[in-house]
Amino acid sequence: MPISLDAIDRKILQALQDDGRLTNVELADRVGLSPSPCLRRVKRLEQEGVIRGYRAVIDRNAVSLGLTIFTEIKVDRHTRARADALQAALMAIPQVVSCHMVSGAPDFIAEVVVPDLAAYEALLSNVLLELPMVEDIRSNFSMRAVKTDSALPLPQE
Amino acid sequence: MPISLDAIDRKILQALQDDGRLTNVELADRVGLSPSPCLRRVKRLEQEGVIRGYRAVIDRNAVSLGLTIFTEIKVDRHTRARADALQAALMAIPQVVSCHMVSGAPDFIAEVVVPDLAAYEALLSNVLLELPMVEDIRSNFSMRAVKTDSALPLPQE
DNA sequence: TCATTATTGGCATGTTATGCCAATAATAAT
DNA sequence: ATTATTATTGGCATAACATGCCAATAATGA
Repeated sequence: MPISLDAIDRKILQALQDDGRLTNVELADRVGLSPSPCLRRVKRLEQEGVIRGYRAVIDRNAVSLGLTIFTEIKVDRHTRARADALQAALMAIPQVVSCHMVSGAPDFIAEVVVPDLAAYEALLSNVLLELPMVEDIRSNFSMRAVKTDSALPLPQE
Repeated sequence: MPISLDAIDRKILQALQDDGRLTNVELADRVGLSPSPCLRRVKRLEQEGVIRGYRAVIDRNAVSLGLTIFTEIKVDRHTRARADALQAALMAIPQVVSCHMVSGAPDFIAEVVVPDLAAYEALLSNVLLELPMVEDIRSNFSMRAVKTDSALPLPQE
């Protein structure tokens, strides 16, 4: 059953996407409620899992993680059925900050974050290419982050 | 000049990546400081741009954004030099939640979020394929989100 | 060793979160 | 339409928190 969200709920989500540390007083003001019902709605959204959590967004360059790679992984045809083990392996790699199983030419697309090329080479050789079901890996190096950590396009209806 | 971060700064970043709404008292406790210097450090990290902001992480399915596509865009060779206009155009599309210029076979990889296939078809036809410098577009549909919104692998040294 | 600078912890004050209750608004049944 | 029922709201009181200031401590360099 999809959770029903009214206009105020969507405003709350929008506001908290823009600034996850808004005080409840400020948030209430923005969405046109008094603090008390506003807080109840936020708690409900958290409870229901609509809000999965809160994150500080960190500048990658500032923490010496200047290299982002979109790594496309192709899986051996025979192991495609039991790709669960590969998923778990990918999920456990800290440098893989996001990963999707996709329907295109590659089977997985992973976003990998490392300090530099040497670190990526090490990860590729020692970790990614060691995964047994991997048939082929193609690396797309990010030369420029055009847009990152953007808010979701919440439907307004 | 790279901003120097000591062990406590890294602990702060780690903690705020895990929970961006930690109270300063709780954060101070976790990193082994009293609230006052802890708050000063957080403010400094915000000031210096190491912390770029705070975000609520929202469940895509809960807000009817169940379809994620990694759209690979290839640019006409002659327009590659002045790709700035394309970048700006991509950045302005709300459904594009992240986008990188890459060094591989495609020139851009965009992460697109829409409610369903019909919405993607509309975006593709009416927006993406209308961009004048685009030579080819390949769509990788996410069938399963293996890992999303993961924390950065902060170096511990 | 001493002087200088940066960083810390504690304290006081204003702000915020949070739980409770009565009042209001929305909904459903007759 | 009217009334009963339910859900949601706003206000209030209390406890926790943020924030700025100052003296004390720790780190740094001469």
